[in-house]
Amino acid sequence: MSDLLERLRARGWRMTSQRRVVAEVLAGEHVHLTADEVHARAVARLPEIARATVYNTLGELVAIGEVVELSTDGRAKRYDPNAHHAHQHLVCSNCGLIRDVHPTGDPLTVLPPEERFGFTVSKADVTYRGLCPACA
Amino acid sequence: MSDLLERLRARGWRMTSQRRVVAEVLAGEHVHLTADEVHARAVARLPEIARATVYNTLGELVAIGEVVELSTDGRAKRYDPNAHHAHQHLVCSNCGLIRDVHPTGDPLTVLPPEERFGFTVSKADVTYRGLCPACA
DNA sequence: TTCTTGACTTGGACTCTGTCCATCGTAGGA
DNA sequence: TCCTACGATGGACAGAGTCCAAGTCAAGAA
Repeated sequence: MSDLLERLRARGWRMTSQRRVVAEVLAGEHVHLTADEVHARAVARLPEIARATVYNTLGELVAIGEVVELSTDGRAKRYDPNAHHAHQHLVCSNCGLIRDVHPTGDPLTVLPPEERFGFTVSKADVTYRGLCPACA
Repeated sequence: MSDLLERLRARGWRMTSQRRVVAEVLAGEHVHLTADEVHARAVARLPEIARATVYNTLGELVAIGEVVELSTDGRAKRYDPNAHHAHQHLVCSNCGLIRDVHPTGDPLTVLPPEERFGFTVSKADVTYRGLCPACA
């Protein structure tokens, strides 16, 4: 976690208390929080932090590749701090629980050239869906 | 397209002019429209149709499996009438263009049992991302 | 054909998520 | 310590979608 703070400092980020708190919230637990959840946890540590600041910081973290943005349900985007290990997501269709998973092989290889329609394909996001043990 | 209307009638749907128009808009072109785009096209045929009715009808079509809902960008959901042939989506990261694609093999098989965490996994949604020929 | 009724539609208010912007505050270099 | 440009603030705004009370009408019954 201070890892992340180090990397941000190395990138020339001005280290404000707000940015520190957002980075700490994300680094603290490997779950997939919405922006509002990040804000709620941040407020617990720094009551005056504004919603817009959380959105700005999350957007910047995504832009530099420290955090991955995912929208598994078309509602609020979620932020995944586990950006340095390629993985996909397994989502419970009932309760929304999300787990990081690691399929075998590279999902890009199964898309043959004639199915790429001239696109330069750079990545594949896979969302596995089903029921978690508690909902099944 | 009258195919779809037949199937809806067979399911006991009350065939109102609104539902007919929404079904026709979707069946008419194999693109991926947002709810608002469906509404705009529906209004062209039936000026009084309400936005809520379009949302209701789309939701019902999704629920019975006649239409697939996709959210490729975390913004408006899109509706894909091509629900009877399994496929995935290829999205341009720049302009948002979406194409239906058919990868080889079944994406579910690459998720080993020990990576399923007790979930009953029923499907995999794959979004390939890259640049389309026009944006590359 | 007309009647009846409950399913469907309407439209406006509301919620949720996210963005914008003018103003204020402060981190960090000189 | 002082400066100043970068970042934070908070309130207004926008886009997407949901909700609900009241009105309408498709389709079966008579």
